[in-house]
Amino acid sequence: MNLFSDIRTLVISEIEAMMAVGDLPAGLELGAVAVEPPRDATHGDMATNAAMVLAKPAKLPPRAIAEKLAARLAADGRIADVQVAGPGFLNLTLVPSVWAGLLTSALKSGDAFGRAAIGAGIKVNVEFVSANPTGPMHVGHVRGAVFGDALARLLAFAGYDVTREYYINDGGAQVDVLARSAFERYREALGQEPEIREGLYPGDYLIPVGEAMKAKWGDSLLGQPEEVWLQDVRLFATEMMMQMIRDDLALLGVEMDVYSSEKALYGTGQIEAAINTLREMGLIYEGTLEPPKGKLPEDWEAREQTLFRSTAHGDDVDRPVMKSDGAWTYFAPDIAYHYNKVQRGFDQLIDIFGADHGGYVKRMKAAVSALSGGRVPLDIKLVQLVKLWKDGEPFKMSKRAGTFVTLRDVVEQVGPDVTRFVMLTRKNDAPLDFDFAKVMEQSKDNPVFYVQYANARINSVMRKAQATGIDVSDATLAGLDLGGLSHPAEIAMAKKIAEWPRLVEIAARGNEPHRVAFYLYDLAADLHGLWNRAKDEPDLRFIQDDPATTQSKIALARATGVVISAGLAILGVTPVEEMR
RNA sequence: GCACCCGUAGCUCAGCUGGAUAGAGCAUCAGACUACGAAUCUGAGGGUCGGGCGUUCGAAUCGCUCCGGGUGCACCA
Repeated sequence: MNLFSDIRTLVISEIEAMMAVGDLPAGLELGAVAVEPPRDATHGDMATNAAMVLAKPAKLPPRAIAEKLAARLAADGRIADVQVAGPGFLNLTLVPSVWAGLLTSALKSGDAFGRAAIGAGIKVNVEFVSANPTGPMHVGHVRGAVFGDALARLLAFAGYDVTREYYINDGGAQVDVLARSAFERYREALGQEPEIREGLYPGDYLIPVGEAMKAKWGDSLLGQPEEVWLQDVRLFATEMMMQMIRDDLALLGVEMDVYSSEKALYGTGQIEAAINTLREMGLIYEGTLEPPKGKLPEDWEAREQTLFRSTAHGDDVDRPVMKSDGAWTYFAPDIAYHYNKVQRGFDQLIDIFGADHGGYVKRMKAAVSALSGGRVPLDIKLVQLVKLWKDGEPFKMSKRAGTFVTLRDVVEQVGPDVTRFVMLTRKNDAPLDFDFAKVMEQSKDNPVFYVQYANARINSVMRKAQATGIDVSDATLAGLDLGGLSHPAEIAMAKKIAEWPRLVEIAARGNEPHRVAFYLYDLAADLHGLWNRAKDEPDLRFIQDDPATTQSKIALARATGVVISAGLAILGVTPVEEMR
């Protein structure tokens, strides 16, 4: 139940009626008509800009439209008052029973309250994390993982058919490096001195890989040339790394639906097919790129390459898909992979990249635009860096100094719930400070705690009521007449709850899960405010002498709790019933 | 040099397909516990929304331009 869209439907139908009787010219475009919460509560419960956006196309003064529309709207049973204000706003005040009905609806729906249909079953693929399978996930990956997972949950809640996908970069030179590094650990496991040369991965996490290789191959690979073992070891080590990454993701509560392999694209003709498709469109040619203007790389030399005409789809320069030695560039399998996603029938693609990959956005969009004939939109969300802090000091990470903070370090120290919530307290494209001390703090400075505390208070008061024999089950609360909740502070709480379904739609439309976190903070603030206000105004206390009154007050609290649970579920955070 | 992201209160940040007098937390100051959980709440002060021009009924939001910060820029992923 989305009150705002309900009222918008009413506004639209009245406008259509006005068109039918000639008060407005027929055929007006109504897409821009909005029904929103007013910034200032004294303006009423909802406002619509209908008269203003229609004034120009209708060639009528906005106030004239507003007056006629107001009279029609006022006839609706849900609307108590309509005022024409400012340049032509219509301020609507709803009858109190609307709020009571909204709370009942929330209680009946439970965790499904706010579930939206805007997704309409659209198949959307969310690709995220996609860390190279060469080591454990570090803190830099955490934000992308949390963001992607929360976005996937949000879209599912909004009615999309969501697939979470991880693209394994197991086709490039970095997995050869991994294999060579693992081989040194294998030699180490067999009692030899490992040679971790410059350019190899020195991390301890490869020691178990070496042990496992020993268990699998004994000493049969020892002393053999690389050509003999490289392929097998690469596969073996990559699989162990992916298992480690899956375990890390599981720690965070992230589960992928599909793992796609870059390597699997090679040798199957998929890359060739994708490039040929582009070639048939006239988008592949042999050519020489201009050197970048300004700074000229020292080893620059003009060379002819196979290029993708990405400029035909909005990129700034064309991009090479084949190196001068005839091998594919990294971009070619990426094109094939995205083509694969298009062919699997997704209606929308979303990629989540680290901010340092911002340079690939245009070419990737160009490729998808070309290969889908413009049918499949690709939205790429860039996730900014996380700055670590400890004791008020920037926490510098260095692989060499061994102060390399892994995902596991973070999650084991602060827990998955806190990690996830904190990672979503910023827009994806804003840098984030992550202070180990602060995120553990139990105070209002810490939004995780603040929201959880509100939920704990709700549970506390429900336990208390229950202990005195009052039935506060959802079924009972949902069957009550909540008309008695008439105090302005209670109505205000209900209004905040009424915004939830609308917020879900806005957040889903923009692929912006952080909005959920901010909303929950505001919702918790209203609950805390109501709670403390009850100290001065005992009528506002949730537990009253009269059991029936208590029940309706508890219904308000429970409805708030329902939204907190639903919101936290989108963030992937477990609500707590008690603080300790 | 070019592209992308960012610039909002002293600090950290929200701000809805363009809406009315731009919000929150921290910090500062003044208040609220014989109390459903004070780990909380109420109030006050604090703003050229980086600058300028434009689009229009209306701009923090859209366009252009400049300033400042970050990231990336053939043959690596």
